[in-house]
Amino acid sequence: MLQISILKEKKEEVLAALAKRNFTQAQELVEKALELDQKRREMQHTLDKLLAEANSKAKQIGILIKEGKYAEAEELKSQTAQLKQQEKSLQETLRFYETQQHEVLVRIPNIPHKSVKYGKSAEDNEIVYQAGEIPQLPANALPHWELIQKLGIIDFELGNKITGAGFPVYKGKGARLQRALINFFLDQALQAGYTEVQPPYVVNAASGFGTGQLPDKDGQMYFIERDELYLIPTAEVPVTNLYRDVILQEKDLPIKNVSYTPCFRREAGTWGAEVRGLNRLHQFDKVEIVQIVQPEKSYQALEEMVAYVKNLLVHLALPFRILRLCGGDMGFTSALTYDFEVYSAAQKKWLEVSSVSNFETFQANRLKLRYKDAQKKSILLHTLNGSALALPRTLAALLENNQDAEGHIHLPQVLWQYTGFEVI
RNA sequence: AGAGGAAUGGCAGAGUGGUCGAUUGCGUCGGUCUUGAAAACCGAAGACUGUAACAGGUCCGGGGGUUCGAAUCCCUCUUCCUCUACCA
Repeated sequence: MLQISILKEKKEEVLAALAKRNFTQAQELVEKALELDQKRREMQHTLDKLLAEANSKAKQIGILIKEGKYAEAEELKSQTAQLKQQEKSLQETLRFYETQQHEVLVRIPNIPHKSVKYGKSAEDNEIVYQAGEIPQLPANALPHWELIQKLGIIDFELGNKITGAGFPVYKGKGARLQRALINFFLDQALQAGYTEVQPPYVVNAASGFGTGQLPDKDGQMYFIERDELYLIPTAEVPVTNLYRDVILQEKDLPIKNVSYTPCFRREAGTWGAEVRGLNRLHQFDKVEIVQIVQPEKSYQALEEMVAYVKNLLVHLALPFRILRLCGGDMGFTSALTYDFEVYSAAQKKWLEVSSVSNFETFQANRLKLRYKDAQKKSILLHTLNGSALALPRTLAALLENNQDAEGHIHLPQVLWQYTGFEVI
């Protein structure tokens, strides 16, 4: 959620930046928010004056009673009746404007960073980096969904039976490989100065709102009606919300957390023929890094996170590229996002395995996440996060790219100490 | 799940209807003293909102109510503690 003060101070700049998102309602919503803010403030002012009067009258009555001047006290009391009436109706009107304004504000997406280009869809994203060799596969190479079946390491049929589509079962070396990757990712993050966190896998609505999944992406999360809880779509939600309603000290910063969690996504409407095997699942594992930093340091932190993810992929010897998302493809809450894609050589496709974003104050404003600066002023912090990495697609690329003519998988050396085996 | 108790500023802990946004202690910050530190002494300091700056307004777990006036009384929800039951 944007701060109303930014809209007031830099309306034209905000509108120009929002245009890069191809967000057509920007003008209308911003105008509406400002108009409602004006009304809200007027109402607040009137109400405050009224309350001030009522407060001082009540105080006087107290004094009069103490002095034994009951008649005068009664006289004053009778005057307060209509004040109360007015207070009630002003209170209601004020609340009305507040909710209206809030409803408008939450519909305005974050302001794209200056480096973000205008674009309508994923096709307009810019490739800013590419590395790694695209492997020459044997002539009889198979896509991962056939490999896993042959090797018996991931079972979609079983998952189908016990749960449903998009919930595979990892077995034997498949399960061990996945666990090895998770441990590898966590160890790398620890070395890079991140603190590990194990959060709950279900969150309340306030948390969903704090990071921006609600109200925007309500239908994308699994919801447990009975307890009014949401299954997390990413560790970003519980981990960032650890710092909701928190005022940090400068010495606590930067916060660097890493968290491994399963992620649950309904993926309503995105299922199609294109999506096979591990490419898109309802439940998948992910290691996520989260940083909370001072505003002036957030883009430096973003670069650091990008460099960190890059390094993971280099270690895994996977060919990858980095995209800077265009305005139209960027998430609602993000100011700048880099996507990492690995090349999955048998299906000849680039698969997104990481998305690293700076949200600036967009989440912090909702979260009321601040720190005290040297002057003891409360300043909204910047939040960032990135996948490091999402497991299934990394797995898909590892399997496809490292297969030999006999259908065996030769794992990169960096994983051997974690898997306990080199070949599947 | 049942019975009882509790929720106050960074922490501890007073306050049971009227100048209480809140006594006090610890902790924190600044000063005096000291070569420096500790101790002692003096002083400062909640959050949000608002104003050009004052002023003003809101906040004692959340929400609602009684009253001219609520941290204090009533209702309700949540959380925590103790005992009982259950359980990994």
